[in-house]
Amino acid sequence: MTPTIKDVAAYAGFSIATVSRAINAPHTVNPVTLEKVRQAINALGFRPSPLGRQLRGERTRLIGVVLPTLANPVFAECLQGIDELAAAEGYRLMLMTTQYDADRERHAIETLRAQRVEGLILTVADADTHPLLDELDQAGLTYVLMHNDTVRRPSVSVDNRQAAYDGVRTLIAHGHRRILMLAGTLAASDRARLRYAGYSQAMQQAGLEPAPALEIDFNADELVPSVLAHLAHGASRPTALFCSNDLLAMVVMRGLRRAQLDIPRDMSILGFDGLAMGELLSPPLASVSAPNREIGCAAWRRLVAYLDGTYADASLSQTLPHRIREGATIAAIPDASGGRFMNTIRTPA
Amino acid sequence: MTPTIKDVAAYAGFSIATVSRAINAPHTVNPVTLEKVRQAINALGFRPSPLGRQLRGERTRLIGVVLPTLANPVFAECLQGIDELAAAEGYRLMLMTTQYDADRERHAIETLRAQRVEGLILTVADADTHPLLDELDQAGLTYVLMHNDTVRRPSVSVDNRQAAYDGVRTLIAHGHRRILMLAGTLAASDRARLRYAGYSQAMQQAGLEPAPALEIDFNADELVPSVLAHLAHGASRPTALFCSNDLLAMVVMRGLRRAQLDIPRDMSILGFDGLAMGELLSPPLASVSAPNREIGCAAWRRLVAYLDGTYADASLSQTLPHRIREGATIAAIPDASGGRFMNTIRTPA
DNA sequence: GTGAAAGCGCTAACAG
DNA sequence: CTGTTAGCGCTTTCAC
Repeated sequence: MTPTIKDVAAYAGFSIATVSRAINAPHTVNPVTLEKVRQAINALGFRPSPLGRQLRGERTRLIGVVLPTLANPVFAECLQGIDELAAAEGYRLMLMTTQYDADRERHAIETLRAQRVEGLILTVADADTHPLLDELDQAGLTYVLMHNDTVRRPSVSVDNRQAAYDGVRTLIAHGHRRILMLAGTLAASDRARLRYAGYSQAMQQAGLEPAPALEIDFNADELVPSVLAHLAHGASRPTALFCSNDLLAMVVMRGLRRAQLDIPRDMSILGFDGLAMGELLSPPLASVSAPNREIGCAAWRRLVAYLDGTYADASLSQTLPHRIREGATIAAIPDASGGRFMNTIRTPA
Repeated sequence: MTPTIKDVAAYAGFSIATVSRAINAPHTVNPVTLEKVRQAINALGFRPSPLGRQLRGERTRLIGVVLPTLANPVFAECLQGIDELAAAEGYRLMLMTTQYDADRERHAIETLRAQRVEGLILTVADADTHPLLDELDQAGLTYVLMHNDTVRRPSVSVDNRQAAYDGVRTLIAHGHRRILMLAGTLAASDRARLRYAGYSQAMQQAGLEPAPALEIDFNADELVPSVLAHLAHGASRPTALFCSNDLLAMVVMRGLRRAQLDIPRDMSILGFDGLAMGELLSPPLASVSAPNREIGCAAWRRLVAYLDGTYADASLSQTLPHRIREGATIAAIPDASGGRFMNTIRTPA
């Protein structure tokens, strides 16, 4: 069906070796022969099969990408960055998603290894305690983590703790005192835990009491009543919510609105991720912004550098700068001690 | 480095043929032998290389996916659906994006063919006039189009013309008369053209004058002043905008808001795609909703049915139901002829 | 129940 | 400059 090098050789009247050379080292073959071979290739629509090459121990130029989900644009943005560079450099990508499930992570990695990928770019639920990654280390398979924020393994991410700290400082600078952090499942994500640590640190440093993170099921269509009650009622209800990611922030915003709360008048919201989409909201979502696409690109560059043996830097974890994207979801709270707004605390650059 | 079947054979003390059988037809080998081979496999961490199998003419179980971009969640949602089924059925996915660029479409398809994918799922800019697809037909490579709405090739999509028609009818039913359609580049997308046709039809049928579609550069951060002027000023300014996709609708909403227009009071908005994200907006975006994830799933099922030869239905194009997702971005316009609202026109189910 | 050997598409010595 | 040949990892007759 698909023509092979043999077909081309027969058609052109040369040996398969000559055809191979015509493809891989054109200058070593007689121009006339070359031309005939080329015509044969065109006539038959021949494309050399990577399988043959790969089997010969050539490089597969195949990279595996393992992501939790594409439903969260964070990962779609990363993948976009990776794909762009991969295509330009002649690599192919094999994609698998895991839905944050450890079994599927294992399965994905095994499948990809079996396929003989040269390297792996992945985001796992929890990088530090992941036996699979140790296996990769042992097996000598090159990989780079994305978003997983760990110093123990090759990784590219923002400094989640510091970024969360900066974000919460911004809320405090706007006069907020009762700030609550919302998260998916803390236990399931190393990032969420670091973000909580940053939140706690910022609170304590301002002489405030960090509250336990409120865990939200964020696939649910509605905020559960108990959560809503927690957010909306009582004299000690929070004035600001720090959400561990933008998608969660959007769901929460909708829930609050359905409960007739105005954002930011009744509640300020700060997200995390910096999704482009957030800026299209009304009011535009304030967010601790990570350069998602760039994280994907950086992970790619590092992986390739590893593969080519040109990676100079010895440090495992690479931290990309975050920024605080201000947005109208944060209101300033009048200072209790006077009429002024508390804008005096400066946030770090 | 990676152990091969030879290593296993040597370790277990049998021939490679026996190892192969132990893996592929366990019942044909002596239980004791089987056990020894299994231990060898575990001890060495052996995973059979798909390359060897594939080279033998076995199936590659590789499917190529070609998408314009992942920046638009429409495609991320489709891919999510595909990936889910593919993983469950033991196929691997090779992903390439094209940014709606014909050269990149060509390159993607060639790369994937060279890799010996068994089939292709793709969304191209324009399905009817695409020479590459004819080549696929000729070459006998199985493929299914997603979102491309054509009767000439295997495809899964909504009925774009009808869906747009239904959407615009809804606007009309709310009393709108001056309705403008906004699109990216009409010339670049078969879908956009069909949606325009649906718009025109609905307008004409209501005795209204369809306006030429207004083409918007939707990567631009701002709406250009001339567009804004067109939308915002004059007695004959539109009261409603039908946007050819949700992302465009969101950008337009932001632009209008920056120009101090209120949605939906000053302008009603109807999108197309039914992105989940749109419901999180404020006001929630009304949209002609396509079952994106399901489109991906349906395309997958069809591709597999083709490959297995179990595809019964002779029809090429498969149409999935759309629905009109009502949302607060559409305001009712008082009927000019009286004080009542024009809600009497019923939209089809 | 097991092994030897051929061959899938290709590249890389090695001859001629 | 070109052809012959071996071998990459695997499955699959065909013998034993």
